[in-house]
Amino acid sequence: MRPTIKDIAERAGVSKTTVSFALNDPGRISEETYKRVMAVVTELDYVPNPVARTLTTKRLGALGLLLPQPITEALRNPYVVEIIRGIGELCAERELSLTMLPPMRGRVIEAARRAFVDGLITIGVGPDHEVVELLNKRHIPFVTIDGVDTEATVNVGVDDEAAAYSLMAHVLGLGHRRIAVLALMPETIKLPEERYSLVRDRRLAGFSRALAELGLSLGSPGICVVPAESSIEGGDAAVSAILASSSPPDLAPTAIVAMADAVALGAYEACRRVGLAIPADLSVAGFDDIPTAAGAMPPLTTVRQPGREKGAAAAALVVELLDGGDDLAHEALHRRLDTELVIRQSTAAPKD
Amino acid sequence: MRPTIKDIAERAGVSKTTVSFALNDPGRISEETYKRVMAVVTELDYVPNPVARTLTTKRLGALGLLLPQPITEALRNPYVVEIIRGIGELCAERELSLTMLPPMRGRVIEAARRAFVDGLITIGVGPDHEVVELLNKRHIPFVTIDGVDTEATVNVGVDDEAAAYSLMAHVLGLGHRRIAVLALMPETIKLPEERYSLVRDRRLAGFSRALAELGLSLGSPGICVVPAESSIEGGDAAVSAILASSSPPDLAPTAIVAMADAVALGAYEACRRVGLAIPADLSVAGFDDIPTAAGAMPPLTTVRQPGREKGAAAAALVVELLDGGDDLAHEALHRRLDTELVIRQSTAAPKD
DNA sequence: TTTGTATACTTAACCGGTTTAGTAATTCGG
DNA sequence: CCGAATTACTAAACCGGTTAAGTATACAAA
Repeated sequence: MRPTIKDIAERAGVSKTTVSFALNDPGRISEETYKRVMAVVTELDYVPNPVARTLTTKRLGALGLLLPQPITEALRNPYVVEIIRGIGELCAERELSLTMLPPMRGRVIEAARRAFVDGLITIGVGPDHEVVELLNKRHIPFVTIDGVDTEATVNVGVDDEAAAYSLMAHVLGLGHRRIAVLALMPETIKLPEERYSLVRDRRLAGFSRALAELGLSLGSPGICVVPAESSIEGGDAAVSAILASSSPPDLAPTAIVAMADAVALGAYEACRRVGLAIPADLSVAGFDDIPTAAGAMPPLTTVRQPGREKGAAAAALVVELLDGGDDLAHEALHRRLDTELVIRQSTAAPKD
Repeated sequence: MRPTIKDIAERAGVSKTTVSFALNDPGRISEETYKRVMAVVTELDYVPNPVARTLTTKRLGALGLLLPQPITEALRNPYVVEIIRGIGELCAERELSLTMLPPMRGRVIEAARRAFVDGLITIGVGPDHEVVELLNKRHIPFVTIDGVDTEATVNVGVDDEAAAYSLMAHVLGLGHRRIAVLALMPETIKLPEERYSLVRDRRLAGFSRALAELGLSLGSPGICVVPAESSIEGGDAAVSAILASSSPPDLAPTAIVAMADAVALGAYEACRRVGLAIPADLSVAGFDDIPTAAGAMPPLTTVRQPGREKGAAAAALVVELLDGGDDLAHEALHRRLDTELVIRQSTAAPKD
């Protein structure tokens, strides 16, 4: 059996307290005793049990990331990876580990319940969500990414509505009138009250506003909204379906506007397979500006949002909350980062 | 203050034990008592402290991934992301969370010491590594990925030597004789004994064997080995430096053989910047076959190794060890997955 | 009526550390 | 030489749960 502090104490002929001091605060005991204790520690290969320590110190040295999907699926979206990398920056700075918490028993809240973390970051959880309630009960500080800016929660996000507006305005400005919008999927739909996809709604609102300026709407003929999983595969599948079902073909969309670059790059795959040229035959626009967007062929038109910074900002806020920043001002607790429309070569005026 | 089980017990007029039963094994108490206890639980917003529970149950419900670099850097390599996704498959299946453990205080072992996990997966740690010793002391089952197949450790990997040989043989077969090898960097180099990069050595051995068949070696004129960070940026920087320092230019390499696809794609960037065409002016080969390798322009020649499967296999082994599989056969504990040379369009015969 | 056996609950020990409060011995100031 | 302060250490409480062992009551069987 693995040795405990008690074993060390007995063998060294001292109390548990003395062993604890030797390990954590050697200045409090004599040089001689210290050496004796440490000799036994080495002899028995003693390593303190971090869980037991936590019970009293109440610090785990870990941040958590609550995911709305299984890890495998979530990481399929490079944008999520960017967010994690941002959180990673703070982990390095503060010597923390990062725990990814996928839904358990199909529920996000179940993961939150079991989380061994000092603080949490959530993606896309609304302020009225049951998870918020639970975390407050557990007294675990948390920050939402892409949530909602209310008094109730600390949030980091962007102006999704405005960003979406600018993207759609660009596409409409090129002359497109038959457009397929590839929308984010509500990731976890086990229970109706788990309402993710605030982001989805806000971006749809932005698209609508741009369309409205031309007297159009998301329901107009030629305009359609199709859900797609946030991955290359998801985009590929959705666009393949759209192209296959467009009959007659001259009523097919002339532009694809995706809510994630990964989905847009999936559209590239679908086009390649059926021999459509981008942007000559079909314009494609994305959202996020993931690292591979600029290097794609053709380079992808998209809205840049700073994924790493989002993650880093959220983690920084969690750490601030942990450091006792209960009295932080509202504006210090709500960060809205900038977005930028990046026009590259995947969008052009329609042929006809 | 957050309520504890004691508070619930007092308020409900029962013992702590009864509360514990109500929460974990309701069948053991009467319907009536159960309701009374749960009413108080709801009233006081009680959520059990998972850390305290762990002290006796000894199950955290978490796997750990020991990273040789900070999270931010590690995730820059899509291949690492694939491995994580593989681990994620098992996490979903077994309802586990996944903790990423970057080095702490510059040392991997320090992260291993503090890890709150049931089992660990390490990347690239050798069997003689101090981390191995520590984990044995802590009685934490662990599996290495890309480590070494010895009795001492449970490992999942591929035949790196053979894979590297086939890749180099392909490049040499096309006629290339001036080749730059972009090698993995020893990730953590705080201490000399933290010897990562077993993979690097084995792949170099494979390259050497292929070269030796033509009477060449890694030290021959025209052949050079340059370290590059495992990321697009790292590959870009390394290749830019190589191209800039090749004077006269007609002694520049005609082929780049990278040990990671991310690095090879970085070479694409460098070539694009200086106007070199791939493969006309320069052949580029990678290693891993990350998801974007096939979609790159031109599609990347590489050696496929199954990243997701590696992660999934490692996680499956950890879980088996956790389930008490101490008596598993050696072959059951060492998995060697297949690789495959994938020839695409980024390699061709040299011009001259 | 006695014995045996569920049932429903409690007491107390335990997990493995940290920390508070306290004791004994030594040093120091006046 | 006495009281105060310091040093070195320990006993016991504590963190917040789980669980083995034990008790009291009700009910069934002998």
